[in-house]
Amino acid sequence: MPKALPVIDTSTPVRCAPVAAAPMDADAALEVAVRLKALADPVRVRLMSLLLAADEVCTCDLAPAVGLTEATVSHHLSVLRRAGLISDGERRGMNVWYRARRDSLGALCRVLDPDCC
Amino acid sequence: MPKALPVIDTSTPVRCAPVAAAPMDADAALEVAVRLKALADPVRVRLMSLLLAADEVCTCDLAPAVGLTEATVSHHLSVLRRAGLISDGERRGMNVWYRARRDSLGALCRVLDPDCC
DNA sequence: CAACCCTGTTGACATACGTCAAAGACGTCG
DNA sequence: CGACGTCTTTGACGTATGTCAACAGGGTTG
Repeated sequence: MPKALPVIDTSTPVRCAPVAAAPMDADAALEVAVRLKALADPVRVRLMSLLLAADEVCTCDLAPAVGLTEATVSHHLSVLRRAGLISDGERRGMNVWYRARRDSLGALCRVLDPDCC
Repeated sequence: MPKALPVIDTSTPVRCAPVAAAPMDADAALEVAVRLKALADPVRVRLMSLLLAADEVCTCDLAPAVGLTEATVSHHLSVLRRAGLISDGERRGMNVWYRARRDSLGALCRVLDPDCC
């Protein structure tokens, strides 16, 4: 059975030795994998891209941009949020605004990168 | 229904504009997502780590290292191979040897990194 | 050749995942 | 207040995924 990836704390960017440095223990691998899994979907990659490029976007703009229901987009956003890759939605007026957490994505890249570091 | 991620060519490292540069189109996002999905599992992260750290490893050493059946490890290796993240197994003697493709992983990181570039 | 290791593949099973429709929760505007 | 607009949650669905047991190939070694 597909391991039910345990819920772990992702409020802070991943912080562990680079993957290429030494064989990773199970805990560190889990830290990396849960964040990767949050990104491992074409829709969520596009959402991240939209958020990174525009700094702040609301759901009503994201849904048409990826051609999906707002309900589905909301679901994807919650996955990204639980992984710490985007901020909590901030309600202003009638819309909810999201922004990417560059530091979290950057930290993930640094752990993965076999060259840098 | 979970989109049946189409089979795409992953024989060469991902080559597209960084995620943070501009809103990504669906094709580019797919290129990134299929590679991420291949990595988005704790076991596969550990396998990559083992391969990166040791340069060349055979299945018989990987299985006990992650505490799983060799059949399961073989399955995970085929996922990584199809994503272009590790080389085809090379048979020498009784063992099959694998090695990580640093260039593929590096290219993926460069596309994801919001800082670098 | 025969018995034996190291692998990869197939089948089966339980679970997780992506999607939408429908309904609920807030906030706005008449 | 009441009708509407924007999001999120819930429920349901089909599909994909991770795991192992069992079998099939190919080298090795007797």
